[in-house]
Amino acid sequence: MMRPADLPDIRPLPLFRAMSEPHFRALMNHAHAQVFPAGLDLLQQGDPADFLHVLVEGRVELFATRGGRQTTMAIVEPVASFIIAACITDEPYLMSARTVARSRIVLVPAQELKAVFRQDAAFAVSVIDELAGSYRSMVRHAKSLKLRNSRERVAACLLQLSRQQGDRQGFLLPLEKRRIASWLGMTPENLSRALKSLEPDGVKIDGRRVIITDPGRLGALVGGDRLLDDPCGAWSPPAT
Amino acid sequence: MMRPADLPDIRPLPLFRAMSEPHFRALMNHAHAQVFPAGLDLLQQGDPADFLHVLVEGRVELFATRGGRQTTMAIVEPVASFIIAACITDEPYLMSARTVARSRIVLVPAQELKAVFRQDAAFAVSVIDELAGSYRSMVRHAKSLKLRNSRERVAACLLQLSRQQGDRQGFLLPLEKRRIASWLGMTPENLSRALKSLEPDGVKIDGRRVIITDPGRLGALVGGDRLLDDPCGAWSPPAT
DNA sequence: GTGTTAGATTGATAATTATCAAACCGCGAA
DNA sequence: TTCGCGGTTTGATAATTATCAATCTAACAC
Repeated sequence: MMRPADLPDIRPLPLFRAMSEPHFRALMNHAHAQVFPAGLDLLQQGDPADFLHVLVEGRVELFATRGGRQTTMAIVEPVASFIIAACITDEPYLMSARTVARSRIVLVPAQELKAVFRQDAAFAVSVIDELAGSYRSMVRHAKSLKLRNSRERVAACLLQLSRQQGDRQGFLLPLEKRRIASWLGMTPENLSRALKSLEPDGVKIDGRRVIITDPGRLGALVGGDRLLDDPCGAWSPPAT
Repeated sequence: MMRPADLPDIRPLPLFRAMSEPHFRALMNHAHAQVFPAGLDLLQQGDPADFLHVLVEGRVELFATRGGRQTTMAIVEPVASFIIAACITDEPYLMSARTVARSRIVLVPAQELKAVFRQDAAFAVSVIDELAGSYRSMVRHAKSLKLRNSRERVAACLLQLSRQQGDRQGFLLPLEKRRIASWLGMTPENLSRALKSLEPDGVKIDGRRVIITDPGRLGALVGGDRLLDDPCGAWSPPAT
């Protein structure tokens, strides 16, 4: 079920690298990898949490819905696990997931996961670290939503994408704007206008291409610090 | 430093009850309890995370600030721990904390905490459960902010407070309205108007007293499910 | 009792954000 | 190449939410 070729991709993950080899093998014995095309629904909020998902290749969007509305809660990039919190609490997923690009995903049965971290102390510590990091990401997301207006959120997002790509001044948006808008908690129209309104503050937009013309000025506007913006990534990480 | 009388209050906490007695003792050896008056700042976002806090008595508000603005991120009620995620990641607190009422708090050094869960597997599992629950609470909070308007958030909050007190139709708001407003991500003025606008939908407000006159109608408005509203409490739990 | 004060409410207004409809653009399929 | 289509942009407008200032109220000290 599980291609041995996938193992080397997964092993170095922070979540798995500290655990013992036998335990890793035991866990992966019950896992299976699968390739999904872009745009496929992987799981739905409310479903029982049966599998920890590990994204090896591709890109996945976690989103939440209510009534007709929908909002993206996180973008998962390889290699990372997602949906771990639901597996642990044995409660239904709080978010849905779909592929944004063709993706290879390893599915680890939640029961095995729980059994193994009870036996392997190093793995338990890794799970703790993973969850603590995820929690803090979600706190940052909520803080940003509550303390910044949409224009500031957009500016912060651009700055972070730039940093993520090694402080390059010019880069391509890695996602459709409508998804970025949803992640930032605004409509596409609002994002579009916000982007234009930021031009005097040091950004140049041309389709998907972004050029930060004045990082200092943009940074001042954002008033960002590491208590609001994750130094490691623009979109909140993994977990539930 | 630590009053022995406090131990029985803390021991039954989900976080501590599974750990071995010797480990519990070891942990508490390094802990100390303290009583703080209402309105006192306990810690500030950005501070190094030195202590896990356990609220034994009283009430604590976790909040975040940026520039001049400020928003309530969680209300902690006894007996519960808070600020655990920051202790684990060894990074600065993302939130500040202050007492809302006179509070007795046990401070557990982060270093001891980390040392002990590396040794005590049962404790590690408890920490995992705590973090997973906290993460999910924050996801719910963010979902509510992004998928509901302020009126719906208010309605959901009232319904949840009612449920929390055993589905009593009448109850007292356990907090000042301005704090509830901040938790819900709106201004006090907005909350005030939202509360009045909900009267036709089955709520009666008189100062701090709330009477849910038509739970069915209010519930329909909220469109709440357990994927949005925590069955266990109105305000997101603990952690960071 | 009176005065004081912090919080709550109300009204008027402004700022922000969403909605709706139309036009536009880039890109792959035919 | 042209067509079709999803995504984006733009404009007009509406809804939501914030801000500011002025009461109002309840709690409490004196």
